[in-house]
Amino acid sequence: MLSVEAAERQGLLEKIRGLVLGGEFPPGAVLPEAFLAQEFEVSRTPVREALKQLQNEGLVEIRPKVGTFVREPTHREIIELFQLKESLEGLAASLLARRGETPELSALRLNLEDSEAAVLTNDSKAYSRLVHEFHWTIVRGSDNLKLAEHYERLMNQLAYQRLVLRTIEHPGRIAASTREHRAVLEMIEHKDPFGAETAMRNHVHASSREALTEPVRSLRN
Amino acid sequence: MLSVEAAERQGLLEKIRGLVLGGEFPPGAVLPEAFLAQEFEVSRTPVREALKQLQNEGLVEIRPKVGTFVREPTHREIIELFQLKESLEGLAASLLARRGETPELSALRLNLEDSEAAVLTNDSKAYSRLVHEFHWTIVRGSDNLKLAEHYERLMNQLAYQRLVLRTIEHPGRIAASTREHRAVLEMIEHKDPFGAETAMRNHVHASSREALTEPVRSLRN
DNA sequence: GACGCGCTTCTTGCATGCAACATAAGCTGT
DNA sequence: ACAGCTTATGTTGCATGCAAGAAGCGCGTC
Repeated sequence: MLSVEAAERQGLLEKIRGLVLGGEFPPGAVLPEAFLAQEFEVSRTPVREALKQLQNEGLVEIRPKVGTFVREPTHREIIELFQLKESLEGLAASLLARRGETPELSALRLNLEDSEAAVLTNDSKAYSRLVHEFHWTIVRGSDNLKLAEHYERLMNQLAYQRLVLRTIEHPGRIAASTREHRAVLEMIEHKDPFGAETAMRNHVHASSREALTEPVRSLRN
Repeated sequence: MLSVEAAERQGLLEKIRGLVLGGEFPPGAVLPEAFLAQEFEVSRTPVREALKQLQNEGLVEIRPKVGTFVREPTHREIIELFQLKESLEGLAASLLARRGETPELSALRLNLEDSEAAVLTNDSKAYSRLVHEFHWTIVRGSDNLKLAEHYERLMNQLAYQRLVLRTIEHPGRIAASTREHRAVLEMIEHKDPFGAETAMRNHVHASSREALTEPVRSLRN
């Protein structure tokens, strides 16, 4: 086995996760080990290990002796995960507000300027990216690595990328969202942990409501 | 291979996790795959899968081509995890307060009575169990399975059982802790989500401070 | 005596083979 | 035609073999 492949194999879990989150396999579809092994030019063993991890993350379901299936979160699970998201991001905003001037703060200021520009030009593609960046900047700015880890896991479980696209389209939502972002940033700048947490939770709650207004595609789970 | 062993193998991950959390292997010690395989009468393959999961959970560290080591959370990580604990349990209390009369509520009332009895008789063994039960009852009572999952993962990362024993011994702490439990329960009974969340967070925060007053055993990480 | 180099040994990482099981198709008898 | 059973196939689950790398030990040299 060539060493270049060994380096690639390091990210096998991420690759397969990307396949699932990217929607390459529709929810409910099977993920045969043999196929993935051939696809990534490794044997079934490392593929199996990766799939077990994905099952642990809740992205796939392994039915013993039957096969591995892409799992879509149920409507209930989405609601539950949004509640968690609200809590974790609130904590992140609170922690960030307690810190002094950090690199993340200026990143947030820049982000808001770009976001408002994107609103004016109706560039929803850029806006989507900026929103994602805004939230992650706050999480990283909390300076709490374990929080970031749990947050990442949570977002993977939500298959968030599949969801946000819809909410962006809601008319008026992006303007409101930007206002909420500004409110959060102001509270952080004022070093008001409680205010920042509250503003963040309000924002996440509002955006969750938006994401949940349209029904989830398939609810067979 | 006998079928009875197949049934046992189902819980192989839990068994190995129990070994680590139970302190059978001191932090920093190696966990040779071959030994575990022989110990549980399986081959190295399923052991490897379990160890990878444990690494994902943060309980062990797999150094490639070297070995698997029991990982002890750093002091910083413990602080970070307690911040998360505070947030998640606050959310749980808030959600439980929003629900009506639930089986969990009466369980909590019973728990408090037993706890107060344990305080009077200085039965710290029983008290420790009751505290654990109190917190888990609230988390389960939140009726949010994803929250419970993340909470369990968090508690495993904290290796909580190793920690609590110390704080119990602090004079006066168990009385204060019981008072805080009562405050939380009252807020839940009054269906006051915000009050319940605040009371819970205060309680977790206080207990965290207690757990962190004594230095962590080995800080080699 | 101390330092550096090579080798031995122990560990993991992966590939592969085989067995077990679930599912579904086909077949037979009624 | 239909129900029940048998068989065929595809999948996973695990055991094992082999190779590659890392750490420690000993030996030789300075």
